[in-house]
Order: sequence, then C-alpha cells, then structure tokens
Amino acid sequence: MTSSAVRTYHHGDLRRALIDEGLTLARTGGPAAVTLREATRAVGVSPNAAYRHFADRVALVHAVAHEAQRALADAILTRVAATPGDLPPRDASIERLRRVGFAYIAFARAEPGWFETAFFTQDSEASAGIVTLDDEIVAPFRLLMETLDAMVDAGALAAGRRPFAEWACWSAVHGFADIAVHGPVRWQPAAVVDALAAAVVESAITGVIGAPAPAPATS
Amino acid sequence: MTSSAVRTYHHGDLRRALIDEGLTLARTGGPAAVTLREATRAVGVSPNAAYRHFADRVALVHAVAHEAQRALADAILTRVAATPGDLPPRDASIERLRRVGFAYIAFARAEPGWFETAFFTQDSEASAGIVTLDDEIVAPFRLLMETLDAMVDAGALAAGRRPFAEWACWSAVHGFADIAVHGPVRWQPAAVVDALAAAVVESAITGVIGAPAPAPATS
DNA sequence: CACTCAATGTGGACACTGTTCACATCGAGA
DNA sequence: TCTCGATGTGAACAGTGTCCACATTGAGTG
Repeated sequence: MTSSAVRTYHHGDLRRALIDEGLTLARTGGPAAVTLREATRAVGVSPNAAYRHFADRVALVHAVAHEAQRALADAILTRVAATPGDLPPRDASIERLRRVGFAYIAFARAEPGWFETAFFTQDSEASAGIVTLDDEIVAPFRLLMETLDAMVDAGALAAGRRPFAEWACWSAVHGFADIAVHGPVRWQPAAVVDALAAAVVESAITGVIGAPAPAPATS
Repeated sequence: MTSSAVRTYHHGDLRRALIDEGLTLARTGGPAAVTLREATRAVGVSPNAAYRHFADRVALVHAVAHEAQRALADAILTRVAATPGDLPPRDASIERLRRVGFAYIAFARAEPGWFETAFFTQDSEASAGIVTLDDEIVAPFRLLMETLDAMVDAGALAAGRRPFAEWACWSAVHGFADIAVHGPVRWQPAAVVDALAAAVVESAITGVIGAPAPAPATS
C-alpha cells in the first residue's frame, strides 16, 4: 500500500514493519501503547497476521524493547565518542564514564517512552528455561563495563575497587533517570534537573573512585 | 457478606474495601493487576459501584499506590528503629542511612508488586493543574531527608555536601532496587544480590560523604 | 411520624483489547 | 504444472474500562 510496491497478499517483511510501528507507538505511549491491533491496523493488515511472527503481544513488545535498548546504546556511544581528545588518558577515562551517565539520563528524558520500553519485563510463559546473565546482558550495560575497565587500564580506578563498580554506577544513573521520568523530579524545570543530574553523576563517580577526603567535623 | 454484618444494599465502606482488595491484587501482579472488575467482583459488588468512589481505574491505582508507599515507609522506619544504641552518634547516623538503603532494597525484593505499584505514574487527565514538589513528596523520601539532616547534625556529613545528597542516595538505592526486580540481577541467587546491594549502598554513602583517599596509581 | 432526595449500588450496553479456530491465498520448489 | 508450507483473513469469544438510565437506601426535614 505504501511506497512503490503494489499491495499484495503477502506483505514482504511484516515482522520488521510491526516492530517499526511498535517503536512509533512506544515512543509516545510506552510499552502499554504497543498493542497488536493498533500495530497491525497501522501496517494495514489483519490483527491475526501478527501471530505468524510473534507468539504474543509480549513477544512483540520484547522485540521493540530490544530496538529501544539499541537506541540507548547508540546515544551513549555518540556522546562518549565526542570526548575531547586533548585530555590526559587518566582524566579522559573518567570523562568517558561521566558521559556514559549523562547520555543515559539524557536519553531517558528525551525519549521517556522508549526508555520505559527498554526496561519492559514480563515473562511470556516461554522463559521457563534458566536464563543466564549473559543471555540477558543489555548493550548499554556492556558499554558501562568497558568504560570502567578502561579506567583501570588508565590508572584512574584502582583495580581493587573495580568489582561491583558497574552496579554502583548503573544503579545511580538508572535510578535518577527513573526518578526524573516517573518521580517527583519530573515537574522540575529542565535547568534544575540538569543540576541534579550533574550532582548525581559526580557523586556516583566519587563513590566508585574514592573521594577527596572530607574534613572530619570535630564535635 | 463477610464478617458479622449482614449483606445490605449499601456497603459500609466500599472505598476502603476496594483499596484493600487492590492491595491484594497489586501484591502479586503489580499495578496492571489491579483492575476495576476484579476488585469489585472480589468485594461482591457490581463493577460500576467503583465509580461512586473513584473517577477512574487510574484513580483507584493511585489510592493503592499511596498505601504501598506507606508500607515502604513503615519498613524503613522499622529497620532504622532497630539501629544498635551503643554506637557513637556519628557512626550511628551513618548506620541509619545504611539502614534506610537496605530497607528500601529489601522491600523491593520482598514485595515487588507493591514496590512497582508505589511508583505507578499515570496522569489521569485530572492533574492538569500545576503540581508542586511538596504535593507529591512521598513518605520514604522524607525519611531519607531527615536521616541526612541528622548526619549533618551528628558531624558525619559536611554541611557543604548536604545539598543534592538526597538525590544521589535515592537514585542509587532506587536504581538498584529497580534492577534487582526488573533487570538482569533478578535471576541471581539471593546471596549474590545481598552482596551487590551492600556494595551499592556503601558506594552511595562513600559518594555522598567523601571517601577514604584512594592510592593514586602511578603509571 | 411520613417524605424527600442526595448518596450509593445495579443492569445493560458499547468500544476496545488479546487470542483461538477454521479457512484463504500465495509463491517457491519438485 | 502442481503441491504444500508459509503467510494473511474472518468470525468469534472472553475480558476490560466506561457511560447511560434506573433502583435502592437511609439520613434529615416538615
């Protein structure tokens, strides 16, 4: 119906078309908005056609979620790639970590629907089998791991502090992103959110790296 | 129908009964499971009766969410109250912050349905008016603020580091809780999650307080 | 005491969703 | 040329939120 191809009984690549339409729906309405009937309707196909490509509605949402994760990873990569090249290696590796965090938060704020969808979790009866961590590891998380490893190599992070650092960083940044989208922060003016985000990211880095020693208050 | 009261046309406190049933539903199925028809059916009343007490399904879920927040706050209070009394005030104030974090995470893991419900956000057409932060501030967050203020009083946290500290702490703990419930961590054995939680909380505290100075790696 | 009437609960209907069953149509390969 | 698996269709069912008109109640008023 669209483009040059004449409308035929067989669609060509319906799976791809449904995922794309799902992305459009998720963008404004989150995972709840990606509905089978709406997606098939937009593509110009009967509702049941979707069942030839996805077991469930949930299966479709998962496919869309995977794309959303990729979009998030792209956003991070872009921002990290723009790191100034004139920094000493040690500072550069820290700056890259900072950028991972900012990009993560910026993506959540700019595309809340996709962000929410990327974290959609609902086991669709099919995942009864044991799922290892490797199967599920998401692209953005892998980027964070690499960044932290690079910090160790650059001497910015003591090797002894490396374990668990990914969880501390991810938790802080993900938590703020969630709060900025769903929580009380969501009504704050953008400038305020920017300041909070900066404080959170800096605090997370301090917590992982180890901080400038505070002057202990003598009571 | 239940208890001693004979079944009458007018239900004594239907609003209360619906919220209670909503809590039961949310406990196992999250906010999506609290449905008007199911709740009214369980209470033994026609579906439309709910509309005399709630504008929307969303309004009911919000009421349930409020209760869930209170449950979370209770869990935190209980754990903080059990702080050993024989610590010096400074250490005690830090220990209390640690306990806020652990209680938050423990609640999310023990009652994932309620935890998810507590953070349910969906503006039900009614919230067109400007909502200030004070209106929306949730009980658990207030507890965190008080704990941090107490740390300043006890000399455990430099006054200059107090601003924004609540966001850094909340972000880290909330983010980990979310990941532990929805993210890749959810399939890990409980002992592993415990260790990760401890690392995240400690890192958050370090990030806020300021850490023991790391030995800078000399390349 | 009888009566009114606002509050509360009911029944029926509509639009929308996911999902299943039997059937229709295509197109690649024998 | 013909078959047959892959793909798309139609009709149907159960379940949901929500609106409408109507029924019932009980507290307060004359």
